[in-house]
Amino acid sequence: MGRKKLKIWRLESMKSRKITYVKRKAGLMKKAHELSILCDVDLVLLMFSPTGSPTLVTGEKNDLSSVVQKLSNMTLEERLHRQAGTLEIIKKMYKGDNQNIDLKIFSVDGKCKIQELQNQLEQLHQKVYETNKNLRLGHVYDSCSLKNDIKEKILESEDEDEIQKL
Amino acid sequence: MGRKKLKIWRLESMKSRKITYVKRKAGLMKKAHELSILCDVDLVLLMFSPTGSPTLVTGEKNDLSSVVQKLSNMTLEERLHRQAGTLEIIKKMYKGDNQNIDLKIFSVDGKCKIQELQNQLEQLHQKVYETNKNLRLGHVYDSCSLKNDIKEKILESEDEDEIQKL
DNA sequence: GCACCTATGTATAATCC
DNA sequence: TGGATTATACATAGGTG
Repeated sequence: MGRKKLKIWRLESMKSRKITYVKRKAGLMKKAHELSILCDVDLVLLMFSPTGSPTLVTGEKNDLSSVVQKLSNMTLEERLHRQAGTLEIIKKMYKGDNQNIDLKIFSVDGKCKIQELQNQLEQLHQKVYETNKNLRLGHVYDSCSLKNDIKEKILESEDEDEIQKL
Repeated sequence: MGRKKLKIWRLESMKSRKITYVKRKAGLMKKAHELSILCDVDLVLLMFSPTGSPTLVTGEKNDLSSVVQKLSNMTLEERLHRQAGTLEIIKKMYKGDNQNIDLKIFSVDGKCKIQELQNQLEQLHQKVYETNKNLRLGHVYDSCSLKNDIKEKILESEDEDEIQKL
């Protein structure tokens, strides 16, 4: 998107990196947030600006602690331990995109082993569902404006060279 | 994007959530990955599918030795594994503790009523604003979750030096 | 640096297969 | 069911003040 297509590779100047970071970070935050709501899932996005300022975005269901805790409970290490990717795999993932992608990708996308977690999530989903239902019944619920409100605050609370407290 | 504009709110059917999740997750992962490369920054994206399957994406700085990267990752892993209070742990792990880091979790309780939610956001925003000037972190990660159909191929490339342990 | 603008490149909701 | 296609909505690179 944009006047020109960018090669996905470290931008040379720090200035460019900063500018791009601010723009893309906003978009990424927005999308992460949308995904968590649309699909009703837990999500955590943590990133550091070129100058080191951290930014954290979490879904509305659970905070970072909870999500991390969940991951821990899944014996993450065991499953991640053996997974790794190469350039080839990345290219496949990006489909026909021959850009200069030279990062390794490695994933953790498996099914939850722990039954306990499954149940826990199931309960959470149910809980949220019921709550949302009530919210809707009590109307006053305007998904759009609500969303914009949230987004606005998110975008508003960052940028510059400031650090974000999450 | 798409034929129609979607309201950003929990999709009613599980089927829709699953489909949307798969699509958007891919896009989110790609963008998170690109951001980490373009701006040469560290980032972590963790999400759970509607059924509970976890996906982790982290960026990795090419210039750093794989050893350092692994150490970082391992450190992160260890840290995340044992604590779930706040970002206190994570922040320490990232770049010295001599930094005046004070991360807080930014989350919205989906169970709140709209007004409460907005108030909560207001307060959070205020806190963010007030604390926004003391953080200074940096690091890089990289990884992506891949489709299951490619997963096996990943496992086969285990012998490469870019394997990362989390 | 920051906010805004707009030409373009992307992501993705529906749909089709 | 899951992948591929298409029409659109969105995100954003480069430029301006």
